[in-house]
Formats: sequence, structure tokens, C-alpha cells
Amino acid sequence: MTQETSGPPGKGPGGGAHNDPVDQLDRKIIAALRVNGRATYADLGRSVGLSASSVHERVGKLEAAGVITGYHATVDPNAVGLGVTALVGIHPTDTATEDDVAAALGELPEVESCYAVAGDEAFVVKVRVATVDDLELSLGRLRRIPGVGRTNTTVVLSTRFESRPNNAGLHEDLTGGA
Amino acid sequence: MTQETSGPPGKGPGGGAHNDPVDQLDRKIIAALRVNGRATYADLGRSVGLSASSVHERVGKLEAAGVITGYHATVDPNAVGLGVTALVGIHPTDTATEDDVAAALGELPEVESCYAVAGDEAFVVKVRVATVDDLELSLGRLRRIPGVGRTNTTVVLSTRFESRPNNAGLHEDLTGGA
DNA sequence: AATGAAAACGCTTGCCG
DNA sequence: CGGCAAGCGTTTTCATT
Repeated sequence: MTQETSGPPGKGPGGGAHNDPVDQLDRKIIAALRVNGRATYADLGRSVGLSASSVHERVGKLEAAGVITGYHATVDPNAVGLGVTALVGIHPTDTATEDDVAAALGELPEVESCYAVAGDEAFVVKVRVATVDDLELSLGRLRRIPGVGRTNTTVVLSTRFESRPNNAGLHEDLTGGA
Repeated sequence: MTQETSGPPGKGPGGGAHNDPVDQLDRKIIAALRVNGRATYADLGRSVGLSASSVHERVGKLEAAGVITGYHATVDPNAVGLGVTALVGIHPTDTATEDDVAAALGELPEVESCYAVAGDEAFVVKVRVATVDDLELSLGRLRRIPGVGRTNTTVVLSTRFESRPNNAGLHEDLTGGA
């Protein structure tokens, strides 16, 4: 898992500030790239008050460190014929490990997200398909995965917003850093 | 809603082009941009077998038509101090409209996604914060929204994958789009 | 009307102060 | 971290189909 990226939860109060590879300027660059992933380095430099070369160096380090994991275009699902979204809770059986189930879920292209969760269910996945018929087909595929027991499907009626840039880590609104 | 995206009219080349504003070549470009949102037009042209100018024109139309809605950098949440994710089901009361509730949810920066759903709950939202203390604070804020009744919180133990490019609309695996 | 080619412009990117 | 310079991609324009 991606836990070792920036070190354990220890906030390291006092002492070496070098431990945090992501400083405040990096956070501003990250926030700008989350809003516009195609912003040029010159643009970013103007936004944060740095030269393009400096921004380039910082972004390269952020990418190498695994902080920035990629850049992706977002698409209107309806426009590409994916009009049905559902959240599916997956109850486990004891016939397979969670890792194997997760790997099998990853093989299904219609499963966009997969979370291992606490509670009665082992996973919650987000599925996006074209029609309710396809949803039925997909649920059948899910249930054929070894280790998958009962499924609990919640149909999404409308997506109000999704994968929004979360700047809670940029300010100290709610993070309560201390 | 966004079904009739008055896009480019009938296309000649590429084979059987119907009235669909998004033809097969567009889908390949979209798929490439979902994988790498910073791909240059020259790169895209090489990928799909088109010139850079043609790709540029097509992408511009896709953006104008609202098919491509944006480009965003993806960040490792742990690296920016957001180590706690939760899925929160929101039960409604009858004191407010769903639109007002959704708007209020949109004011909270830690709420990354918001889905109106069928079933007992009115919404399911994804919340991302730094600590479980912050999660408690956030749930308090959620419950103070008029129209929000009981909440049902599922803590995410690990994110196996998230917001993956869904190419179910690109192939005919499961869409049966016809 | 869409495509491909060419040209001017602007950005990227390595290197040094 | 900033500035410079070389190389490359972008973006407009134009001719072609």
C-alpha cells in the first residue's frame, strides 16, 4: 500500500522540518494541478510566484516521490454512454483472501473504484455501465468471484459532484494539524 | 441530460459513422487522455494515427461539447496528510429539499464526492480527512445541515483502486450499447 | 467540411550562476 | 532558485481532398 510515501502518521512536532518532503509551495502547485492538470509550468510559476524552471524541478520531484501519481482527463459519463452508476457493497465468504477478491474486481472494467471497508461488508465498489441490463450482468460477474457472497446494490440517481479537489490538507480548516 | 451533445456532425472517414457526436476515433483519443491527461497532441496523434492538428481540433470540439470536462492531477492522499477516508450514507428529513442539502454538502471541502441515491438514504458522500478526530468533526458538520437526519458511516480500510478509466464504453464488452 | 503540412510562436528542460 | 539557450510541441494559417 501507499503508506510509506510520506512517513507514518507521526507529525514530528518540533525538530527537523526536513522530514516533510512537501512544503507549502508544493501544496500550492499541487492544488493548481488538481484544478487544471494541463497547466503549463509557466502558468504554474505565475500562479505561485516562481520561475518555470523551479516549478518544473518541484513537479518532477513530486512525481518521483509518488506524491503526484498521474494526470487524467475527466469525461462526462453520459457522453460516452455510461449512464448508470451504482455503489455495490460486497459481503465476504471465507473461501478467498481479500487480496484475491480485490484483484478479481480489478479485472472488471466497469468497476471504477474499490474500497476495503470496516463493517459487515468487505468491499464497496463503484460500478459504471450503460444500462440497467448491463448492471444486472455486472452484478452476476461480481457474484461469481470466489470469496464474494451477498451484494448490496445502491443505484445512483444523480452525481452531484465527484472526485473534487480536496484542499483540506492545504489549509488548516479541519485538519487540526495539532 | 447531457445526452444530445450537439457535437461534430456526420464524419466521413473512420468507417461507419452515425449521428453519434463521438465517433470511434474520438473514443480512442478520450481513452488516451484518461490514461495520460498531459499527453501532447503529437503523442495522441501517434497513438491514434492522426496528425497533431486533427487531434487538436477534435479535442477542442470534445471540450466545447462538454464531453471532456477537465484535466486533473491525481495525488496520493497520504502524501498530503489525508489518511482517513469514509463513505457516509445520509438519511433525509423533510425539512429541506435535496438540492439544498447537496449544495450545503458542496460547501464542505472534505466531501470529495456526492451521490443522490435510491433507497433509505438520500445521499452517499465520500469524505477524506486527516485523522479520525477530523472525521468526527466532519460528521458533526454534516449532521448540522438542515435536511440531514441520521448518518451511516463506513470507514475505508484501504483503497484498492479509485476513479479508474472506465473503458466499458470503448469496447463492446458489456455495454451492449446498441 | 475535414485533413494534412508548414511556419511562427511559446513552452519545456538541462545547465550554470 | 532564477536565467539563459537549444530543442520541441503547440497553434494558427493555408492548400488540398
